[in-house]
Amino acid sequence: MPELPEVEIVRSGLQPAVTAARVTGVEIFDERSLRRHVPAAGSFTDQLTGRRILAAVRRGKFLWLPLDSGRALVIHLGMSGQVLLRTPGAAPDRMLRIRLTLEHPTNGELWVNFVDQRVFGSMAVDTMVATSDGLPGGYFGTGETDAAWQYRIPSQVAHIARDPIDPSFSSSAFFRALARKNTGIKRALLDQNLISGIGNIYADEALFAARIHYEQPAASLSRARAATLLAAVRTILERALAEGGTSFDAQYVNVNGQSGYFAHSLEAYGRQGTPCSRCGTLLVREQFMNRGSHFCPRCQRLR
DNA sequence: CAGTTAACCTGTCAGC
DNA sequence: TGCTGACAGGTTAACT
Repeated sequence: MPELPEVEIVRSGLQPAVTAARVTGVEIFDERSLRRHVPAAGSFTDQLTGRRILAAVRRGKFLWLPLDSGRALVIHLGMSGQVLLRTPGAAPDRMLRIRLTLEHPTNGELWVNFVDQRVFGSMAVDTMVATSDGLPGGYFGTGETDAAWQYRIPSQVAHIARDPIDPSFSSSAFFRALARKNTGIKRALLDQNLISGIGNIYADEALFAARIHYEQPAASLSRARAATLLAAVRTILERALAEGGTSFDAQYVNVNGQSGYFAHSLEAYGRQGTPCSRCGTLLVREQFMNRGSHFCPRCQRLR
């Protein structure tokens, strides 16, 4: 469930279930799902077993669970990852790659199933480093203490930019970065080092809402047009979040296996051949960066 | 150095 | 009913 709204749905579902729980078991069914684990400091199983989980944090599409060891369990869903909470003894999920058994002080035992069809996602235990700006590393919901983990970030996530719904996101820094980019605006929106959390669906939706062609040079956008685009990005991400994310099929679900409803609200993505909701022109799909770009050839002109 | 492409994977679906 | 090819929501290493 890969873009920001879908990952946040997973984070918010995980938070009450895993916070304060202890890891009592680790089962690895497919080693490829540990691709991002850094084995130098110990095996994945050894790093997790017996550790207590302190919170559930997210930046962009990256999720991590800070541990009482000072490290964190980093989760990335890739293109097809799911995190499903199950009652111990439940029938195994299809394409189950990793299972954690947790013991929660009040809720008892729980299975956390990491399911991933394409195996582009991963789980990893990583060291934490201080955030470069001294601000919180990511979004962790309510229940703020002033714990050390808040101001730290897994080392493999440190290069990821803040996302546009992070209160510490700097709009002016983003506009300045765009002005320096010698590439098309969609490529820039998808660059997680510039702004994080946006993927192919929400990039197309935001560009449609802001009436900008995906190949418009990033540096050519006026400050006003860039501000319009950023506002569109935020509006769309927040609406998608409120509707439980985008699901076309059972692939993209929350921790309880339920789908979101935002697919009904998509104006551009996957709508090639259907009329633009503003002008009636038929929407177009073009190949770009090995994926589809969906847009209105009339509303979104290159200029 | 920055920008762009190829590779990593499995499953589903349309067309023959 | 198979078989084949296109396609799928991401990231990063290795190109140019």
